[in-house]
Amino acid sequence: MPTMTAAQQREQAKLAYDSFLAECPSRQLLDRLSDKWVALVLAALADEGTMRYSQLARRLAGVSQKMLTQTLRALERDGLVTRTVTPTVPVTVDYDLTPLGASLQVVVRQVKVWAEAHMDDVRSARDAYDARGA
Amino acid sequence: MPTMTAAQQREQAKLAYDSFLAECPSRQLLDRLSDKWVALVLAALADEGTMRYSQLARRLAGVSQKMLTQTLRALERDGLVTRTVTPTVPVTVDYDLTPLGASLQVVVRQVKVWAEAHMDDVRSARDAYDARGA
DNA sequence: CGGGATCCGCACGGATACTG
DNA sequence: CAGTATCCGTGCGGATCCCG
Repeated sequence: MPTMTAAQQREQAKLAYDSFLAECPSRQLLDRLSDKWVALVLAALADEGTMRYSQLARRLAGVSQKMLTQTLRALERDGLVTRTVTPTVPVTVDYDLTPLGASLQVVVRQVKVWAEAHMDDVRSARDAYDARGA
Repeated sequence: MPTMTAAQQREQAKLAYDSFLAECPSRQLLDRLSDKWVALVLAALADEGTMRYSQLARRLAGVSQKMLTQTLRALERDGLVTRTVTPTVPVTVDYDLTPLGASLQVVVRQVKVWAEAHMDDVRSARDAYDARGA
């Protein structure tokens, strides 16, 4: 199976020079937060509480169902959200933050707070930089 | 310069369907932090203080010079780091955190702290999830 | 309604070569 | 030493179709 072989080779190569990076647990968490939608899902659930799949899709307008599902699966796997299936006539699925997810959301929210507080500074720095470059 | 045109086109396109998202300043900041290397550069500069290009390249071992340069340019543009060129025999370039960059780093570090504190929980949740799936 | 499976474009990022 | 320019593979993410 050449497909697996190629994938395995990549992982092997990664492990070779990433050994010291892999040791750091924060690295994996940062990668997880890099998933663009993770922070938004966390924020949405923190604001609204329990939400259904379609509610999340609407709240994060712009996300594809593939990405939303993928994000929710990852969060569920990491124990940050719960997924509750209720076998009603059309299936109902509720998502909610776990205590662990809630605690992470508090930290992530601090980043949001920083952004809202300093975005003007960043914006003016950006303008100044662009002015010099032109 | 077609390079700039391409970049501008992307921003234009984004603004078209992201209008309501673009309103939120935290969105742009989150995207910036998604750049995988941003947090690492911030952390490195916070730990070591002033660093030269080659020092950063070694500290973040695994990053390509393309990504490192790109990341540093973005951080400089946003006023988070300073770039100082000293015209010695071989050119010397020093990078350092601005007060703004330092304040952001404090927040980002909290995420790192959370990760180190809860990574065990995440890991066990992950194992449990995988065990169910198998 | 809440997804899984599949196809596919293209932009993201690595490798290489060259410059001041 | 500290980049810039170029080429190129691939994996991320959107679109579409289908299922329970």
